[in-house]
Amino acid sequence: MARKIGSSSDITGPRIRAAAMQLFARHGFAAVSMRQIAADVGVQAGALYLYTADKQALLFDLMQDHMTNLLAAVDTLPLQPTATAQLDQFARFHIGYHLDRPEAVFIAYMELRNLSPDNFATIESLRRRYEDHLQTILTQGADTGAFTVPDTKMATLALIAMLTGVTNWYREGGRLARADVQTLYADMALRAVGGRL
Amino acid sequence: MARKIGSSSDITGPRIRAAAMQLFARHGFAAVSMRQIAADVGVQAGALYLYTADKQALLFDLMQDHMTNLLAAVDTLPLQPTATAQLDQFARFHIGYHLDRPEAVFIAYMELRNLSPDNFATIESLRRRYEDHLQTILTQGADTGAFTVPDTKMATLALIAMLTGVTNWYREGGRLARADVQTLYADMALRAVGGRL
DNA sequence: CCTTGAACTGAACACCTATTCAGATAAACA
DNA sequence: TGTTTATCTGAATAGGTGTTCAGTTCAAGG
Repeated sequence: MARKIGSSSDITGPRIRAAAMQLFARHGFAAVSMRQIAADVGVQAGALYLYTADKQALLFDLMQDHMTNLLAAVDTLPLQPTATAQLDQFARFHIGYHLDRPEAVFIAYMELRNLSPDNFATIESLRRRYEDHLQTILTQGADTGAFTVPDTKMATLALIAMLTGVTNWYREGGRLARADVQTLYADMALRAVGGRL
Repeated sequence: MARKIGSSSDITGPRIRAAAMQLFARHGFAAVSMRQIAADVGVQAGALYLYTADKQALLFDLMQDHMTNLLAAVDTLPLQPTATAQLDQFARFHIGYHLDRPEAVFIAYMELRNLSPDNFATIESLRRRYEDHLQTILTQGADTGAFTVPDTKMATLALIAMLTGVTNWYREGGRLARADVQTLYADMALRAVGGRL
């Protein structure tokens, strides 16, 4: 046997990435073998190497895609008139975006240590660029007196940790609706930096 | 060769746990082999099985020890007169305790998925018991009107995520002193739940 | 001093790992 | 239809995995 009927790189490529994402998120990068990914796609392990240089590149591509998509999405947010409105928008966006992609988020936060040093540096710089969005909002709010933030960098990291934490417990169809969670977290974030509702 | 000179289970046992903790924290449970741990201790892989039933038990023991120590420590905190003072104390305690044990914390939060179902359930229940400490504080604060918390369970998880996030960026000897970080985070936590400084 | 048992080795077991590649097959194009 | 080329297999390479255990050596107690 060799080439499968109906085979095409347009289909197999995305299927490999999807399988890798699911398996990496569920079991962790190190615990997943290329053979498992291949089996999930319905292909032999060797075929994966037509689509990725190695296992490391597979992880890196998933993380880089996630980060660039996240940055592209946050860039489309409309400018709000006040820092308060901007923070509210950012908090709701962050939660919504992350709840829509639990697997990509999980990988992006858990598998950083499995990246090669070069790949790690690339992902880290993308992450810093995302954090800068929030930090800019906090700085503006502090300048206009809307917020009370003794250290904007620290407040940025604190808020992002809080907001990202939603993905650890939120389940669709649970006790709280997504919009409620977004509202409650946005309010907490705003108050945490001394803003008024 | 067989028994090493100066060998004793009082020494080798702790050394194995220490090596496992360090390696698991640095590279992840799945990425670390029993032979690596043994090499770190200066022993052959087979010797590890005099101290642990298997690799899974090694991970579980580390996590269980961490959680029970954490619970024991939080139980020694003195009772404070107000919910505000209690939250302040809890926030400072949580940050201080976690910054003192970065490796144990890292493992406890990252390796949950590598626990067997039974072990996972055990660790999860310990974690819930810890969260209950904070939730009790928030409930009391809400009852006395000191806090404004629409959903105490959610606020609990949000605050813990925020506070634990410190371990991701704080480095001893960095820009900010530990006490400053504790103060700033405690203030943010208090304000996040509508408390007044 | 000698025996007992704790502590450890080194080899083995059965299996899994990432990665490569010659060869085979089906799709795409002429 | 025939030829080219993209796609995939199956086997191989060179190593690593957790775990077990007979045999060996040292430390401790009588």
